[in-house]
This record gives sequence, C-alpha cells and structure tokens, in this order.
Amino acid sequence: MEQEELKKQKEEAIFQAALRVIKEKGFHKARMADIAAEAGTSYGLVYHYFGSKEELFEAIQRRWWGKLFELMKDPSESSLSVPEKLGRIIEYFLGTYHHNPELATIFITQISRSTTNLTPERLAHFKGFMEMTQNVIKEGQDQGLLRNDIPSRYLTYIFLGSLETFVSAMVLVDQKIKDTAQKNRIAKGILEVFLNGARNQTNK
Amino acid sequence: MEQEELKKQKEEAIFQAALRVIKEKGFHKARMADIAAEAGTSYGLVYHYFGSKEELFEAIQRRWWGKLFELMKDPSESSLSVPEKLGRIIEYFLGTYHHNPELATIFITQISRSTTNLTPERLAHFKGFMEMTQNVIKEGQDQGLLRNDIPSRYLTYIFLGSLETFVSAMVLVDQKIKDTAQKNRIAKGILEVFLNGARNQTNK
Amino acid sequence: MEQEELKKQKEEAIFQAALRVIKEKGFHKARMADIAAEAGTSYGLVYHYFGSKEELFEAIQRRWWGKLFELMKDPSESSLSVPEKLGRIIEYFLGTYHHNPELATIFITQISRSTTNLTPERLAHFKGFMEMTQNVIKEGQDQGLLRNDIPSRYLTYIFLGSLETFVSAMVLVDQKIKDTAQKNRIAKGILEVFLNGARNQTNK
Amino acid sequence: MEQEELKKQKEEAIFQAALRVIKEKGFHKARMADIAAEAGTSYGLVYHYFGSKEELFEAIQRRWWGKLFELMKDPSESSLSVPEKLGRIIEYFLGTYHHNPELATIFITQISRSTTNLTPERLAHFKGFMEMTQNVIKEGQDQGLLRNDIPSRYLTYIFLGSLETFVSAMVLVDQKIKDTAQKNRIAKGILEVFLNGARNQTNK
DNA sequence: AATGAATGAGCCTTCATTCAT
DNA sequence: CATGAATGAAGGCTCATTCAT
Repeated sequence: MEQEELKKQKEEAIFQAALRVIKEKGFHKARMADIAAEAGTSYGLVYHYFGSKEELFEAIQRRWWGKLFELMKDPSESSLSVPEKLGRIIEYFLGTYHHNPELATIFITQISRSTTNLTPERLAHFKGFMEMTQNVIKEGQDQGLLRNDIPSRYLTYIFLGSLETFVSAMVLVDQKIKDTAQKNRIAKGILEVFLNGARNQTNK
Repeated sequence: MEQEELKKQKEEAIFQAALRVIKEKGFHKARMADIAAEAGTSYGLVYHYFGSKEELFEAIQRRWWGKLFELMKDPSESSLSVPEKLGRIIEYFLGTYHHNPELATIFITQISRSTTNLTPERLAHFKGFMEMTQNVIKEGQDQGLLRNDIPSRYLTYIFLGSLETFVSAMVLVDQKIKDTAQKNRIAKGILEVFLNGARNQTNK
Repeated sequence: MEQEELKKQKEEAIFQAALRVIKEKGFHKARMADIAAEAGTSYGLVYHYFGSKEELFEAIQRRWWGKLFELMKDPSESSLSVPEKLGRIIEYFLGTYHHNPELATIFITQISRSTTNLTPERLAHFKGFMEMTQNVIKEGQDQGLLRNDIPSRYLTYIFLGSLETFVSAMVLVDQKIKDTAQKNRIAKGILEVFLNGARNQTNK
Repeated sequence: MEQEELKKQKEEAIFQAALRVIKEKGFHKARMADIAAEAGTSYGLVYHYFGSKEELFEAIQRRWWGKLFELMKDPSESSLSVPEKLGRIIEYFLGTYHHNPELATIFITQISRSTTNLTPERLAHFKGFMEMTQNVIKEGQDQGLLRNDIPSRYLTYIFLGSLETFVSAMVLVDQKIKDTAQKNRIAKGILEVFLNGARNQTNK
C-alpha cells in the first residue's frame, strides 16, 4: 500500500514537473532532461513511468479531456438548463485555469490549435467535445432560446471561441484569477454576452 | 528590371513554399530542406533570401501583421461606423483564409497561441492589435452601442475569440470558403452575434 | 568507486584522442566525428563529457596552463636561483614535449600564436605566464646577473621565443626527444645561450 | 597600359583587403565574402584574380617569402659580415611589421607555426629559409665568432625563435613600431643578445 | 525502482565555388 | 571585367531513447 502510494506520488511529481516545463518551453522545446531535472529525478525514471515523450504528452491530454468528459457525461447533467450546461463548460475552463494553470495553459497553447501531430485519437477528442457542446446549443435552439438562423455549428464555434480566447488572453498576459468571486464574474460575462448575442430575437 | 522581377518571384516562391510546408508540418517539424524541395530550389537559396529558419518565420508573421495594421491604420478608417470597423477585421481574417489559406492557417495554429518563442517584437504586434481593436470597442461603448458593464478588454477578448476560433475550427476540419457570398454570410453571422451579445440593453 | 574510475578513464581517453586528432589536423579541420572515432566511442559521448568543440579546446588549454602555473607558483620556487627558475620553465616545455608530445605540439601550433579566438581567458593566461617569467628576469636584473640596458619585457620575449621556437622546430620536423639525457643537453644549451646573451657585461 | 594599371590596382586592393581580413579573423574564419566586402567588390571578382581561397593564401605567402629570399640571395650579400647578415634578417621582420603589419602578423600567426595545410611547397620555403640562415650561423662558427659546442641547427632555432617571438609578442599586444629609431633599437637588442649568447667564449 | 552513461539519427547552418547575365 | 544568384557538401550540435549496473 505504502509502496503503491509512494509510486503514485513520484509519478504525479513527474507529471506536474512536465506540466511546468511544457508550459514554459512548449512541447517541442521541452526536453526530457528538463522535465527530469524539474522533478528532481533522473531521466531514466521518466521513461519508467511514461514510455516516451509522446506518451507523456498524451497523458497530459487525457487528464484534460478526462475531467471535461466526466463533467459533461455526468448523469445529473440532463436535468440542467441550457444556460447552466454552458455555464459548467465555462466553469471548467476557468476553474482549471485557476487551480491548475499549467494544465489549462498547455491545453490552450499546445493542444487546442495545434494541427501538428494531430493523431486520430486527439482529433476524436476534439470532435467529441465539439459535438457534445453543439448538442447543448441545439437543445437551446429547439427550446427557442437561441436563434435558429445561424447553424448550430457556427454558434458552437463562437461560444467556444470566446471562451478559449478569453483564457488564452489571460495566459498571454499571465493574468491570474484571484479568487472564486472574480472567476464567477468573468464566467457570468462570457455567458451573458453569448446568450444575448445568440438569443432568438423573435422570442424577445 | 527583368532581373529584379525574377529575383522577387523566386523569393516569393520560396515564401509560398514555406507557407505550405509549415502549414502541413508545423514550424518545428518543417525542415529547411522540405521548404527548398517544395520551392524547387536548392538548399542554400533559402538562406540566401531569408537568413535563417527563425527569420523566415518572422517574415511570415510580418506579412500577416503588416497587412492587418495597414488596414486598421487606413485614414479612411475613421469615417466608418463601429460595426463597419469590426466588420473589416472579420473581413480580413476570412478574406485571408479565403485567398491565402496557408497564411491564415499558420497564424491560427503557429502564431496566435504560441507563447513559446514569444519574442518582444511578436508580443508587441499582438498587444498593438489588441489595443487597436479595444479602441474600436471603446468607441462603441462611448456611443452607447455596446454595453458598459463589461470592461472593454473583456469584450475585446470575446470578439477576437469568436473570430479566431471560427477560423480555427474551419482550419481544423479543413473546410474551405467556397465563394464571396459564403464568406459574407459567415462574416455577418459573427458580427451580429457579437453585436447582439454585447449590445447595451438599456439602449434597446 | 569502480564506476567513477571508469568514467574518468573514458573521459581521459576522449581527451587523448582529441589531442591526437587536433595535432594531426589542426583545430579547425578536426571533426568531432574524427575525435569520437579515434576514441572508439560514439559521437554523442564527446558532447556528454565536453560540452562543445570549443570547450574541448579550452580543456586542452587548461591542461597545459594548469600544470605550468602549478609549477611556477610552487612555494619551493622562491628558494631557487634565477637560472634554476628559468631552467624549470625550459624543463616544462621540453618535458611535456617528451612525455605528451601532442599536448606540446598543440600548444605550439594551435594556441601559442593564434590571435584568432583569443578569448579574454586565453589572453589572461598568456599575460599571466609572461608576467611571471618577466618577474624572474627582473629578479636576474636586480641581482646584476642580467643586463639592465634592455627592458625586462624584451628579454622575456627573447627567452620565451628561443624556447618556443626550439620546440616548434622540433615539432615541424617531427623530431622526437630520445631520452632524458638528450633533453637535458638541449635544455642546457638554450639556457646557456640566453644567460650568456643577456649577461650583464659589466659584471663579467 | 592604363587598363593594365587599373587591373593591377584592383588586384592589389583585393590583396590588401585579404590581408586585413585574414589578420583579423584568421585564415579559416576569413570568408571570401568578407574579403570581397572589405575590398568593396563582388566576390566573383576575387575568384577572377585569385583562383580560390587556397591560392589567395598562397599568394600571400609568396609575397612574404619572395621578398625575404630576394634579400638573402642578393649578390651584394656575400660581402657582408655575419652580424650584418643576421641584422638584415631581423631588419626584414621588423621592417615588414612596421610598413605592412598585416603581412607580418599573418606570417607569425597563420603561416609560421601552422603544421596544418603544410603543403610541400610551404614546407620547402621554410626549410630553404632555415637552411640559408643556418649557413650564416655556420659561417659565424667557422670564423670563430660563434660557439661551436652547440650545433648550428640549434643556434638557428634560437636566433629565429627570439626574432619570431619578439614580433609575435608585439602582435599579441598590438604594439606598433613608432619610427625607424625604435625599430633600430629593438633590432640592435635582439642581435646583441644573440651574439653575446652564442659567442665563442674562448674567443673573448 | 533508480541512475545516468552511451548511442546516433536528424537538422540547421556555413561558405567555397560556379555560372548565367 | 563585373556581379551576385544559385548550389550543395560538410560539420557542429541536439536530444529522445536504450540499457547495464
């Protein structure tokens, strides 16, 4: 048990070190040696826990997508309203940026836009997430909440784009989220602008 | 004269080859040898025209920013209305994506989000562009067109985010813009959603 | 212990291989690949132990200067007579040429005269050595052993010049020093000619 | 005629530019482009006058050796005394350093000690010069002027060594010779120290 | 489990040289 | 004569990965 525990701790230490280094240098310029040094171990050990640099990067992506998918597939999800559902997505982005800024930063700068190394698995994650979001948008259109004259796919782009670039801009200027209150204020702003912008005008 | 002309053509040919290769492989995996081969020239000639891989990349960025800044600093600009000004920015993104998709793609995937290699010059371009856009947004707020309860900086993020991610998503699924009509339709959608979303509600 | 020992041996093997290759081809034409091949190791290992070609060259220089400075700063040095002190310098040049001809050859052909790549550190070594030698010469002048009508700096040039070119000429014709007896004979000759030449004539 | 004159001027301009650049950067790091730029011409022209970098370097050496050999083979030479003959050699080194410091510097730093690129022709020059000098020394020994107990070859090393290192040291610290008076003083010092040092003691 | 010495493919870059104009 | 665009071989260096201890 203890052994197992220690092992996990070491693995997580390397994982977090990788986040920090990759955030700082980008995936390509981050060297395995850097990550090992940051974690305070030898670089043989990084290979012991994560098979290769590529697999390490995939583990990082799994961490991001895993939690997000967990959230969106949550059974209790279905009972929520469309604004609440969209709110939870915003919440996840901002929350992760708040609590694990490296992970959010890496998603924004290294995963989100990179068409390079776009493995089928990686693309599948994206499409899956887009699709789930689009379903929420569609639901809003069906309920007459959101305008129907713009394809749901476009609205999805706009919604996720606002969100992503918002975080992206904070990343760029290295702006931290101070507390939960600030986080909520920002979330409310993004959601409101989108809902107003996409509101079904005849429904006014 | 002819000489000068041919020289420029060769340089442009290498430039365009670089765009294609970098679009395909990303900046890091694009080899100078690939670019030379794609341009149908020798290895050394790329270095003759562009000093290094880094400088070649900088030339690409200059191309993007140069035209965009030209557009935004256009003297006739001041006589335009806020929605028209925002429309021109959208127009530039979509238009470039239409006519020089590689350039737009590279901006989205390699420049826009990459915090790596963020040279002071590169950062300055971004901040400059953000600032000019924010000034337009502010003008809209001052005119009572856009809501005042959200800081202009946040609205700027949301505006540019929608736009960027829109193009980004099209890049991701490799969706082409067929004709000017489609381009205008998309532009109108993005602008409308933003304007509605950011509209000053009391002004209704 | 054993490990550490083997490691040092490997490093020294590469060092000696570098000496042989650089002696043969000169610093510029010596390829890192040649050195690795000569040492019987892989390419990357040279970089593992010595950071770069330049650093490898600096390590060689350190070896030469290190031992020479050690000799000249030896506390027991002060009790020696001026001719004995000068004799030890000659001894070092000839002795190194005898026991580690590559090192001496490289000093003569690659370091001694090369104004190229004259890093401040390299220049400092030279000046330091010149200065220490000049102090010995000065001591000889103060004792009335050496003539005062020629500046000590000039005498230093002449002394070191004889010595250096002597070794240089042996290097050029690839003449080996057979045994200690021969070495001593040569040393005696150089020292005598200098002492006679520089002798204070009034002191005769 | 005029044409011929102009051509020679251009060629000499390139030659002098080469001297300056090679002095500054050393032969290996001196680029043909640098030399062309320094001469204010295109680099095609350097190839027009001198076939290759190697040949350019050989032209420089020819200039040095040519004048020196001319001097030593001068028919009037035979009537001079041994000290006068040695004096003329010293004179040549110091004089060249005075009037064409680049040429002397290049001889010292790039030609004199470099065992690399030691073409048979280059080696022949050296041996020829050494031999001629050694003949003068031998003459001095035969006349009872110089000691016989040290082989003439050794005395030659010592003589040329003093001279070479003297100039070398001045090169290293970039010390200029101010006027002819200073030059003569230095020449006299070198010659005297050698003659005293190598004097046949029984002859005193 | 942990270490880090050892490996070598890969890539950017330099620069002498050629040659069409 | 003069130019400088074009060529491509050569070599320094990086760094992911393996493996003996």
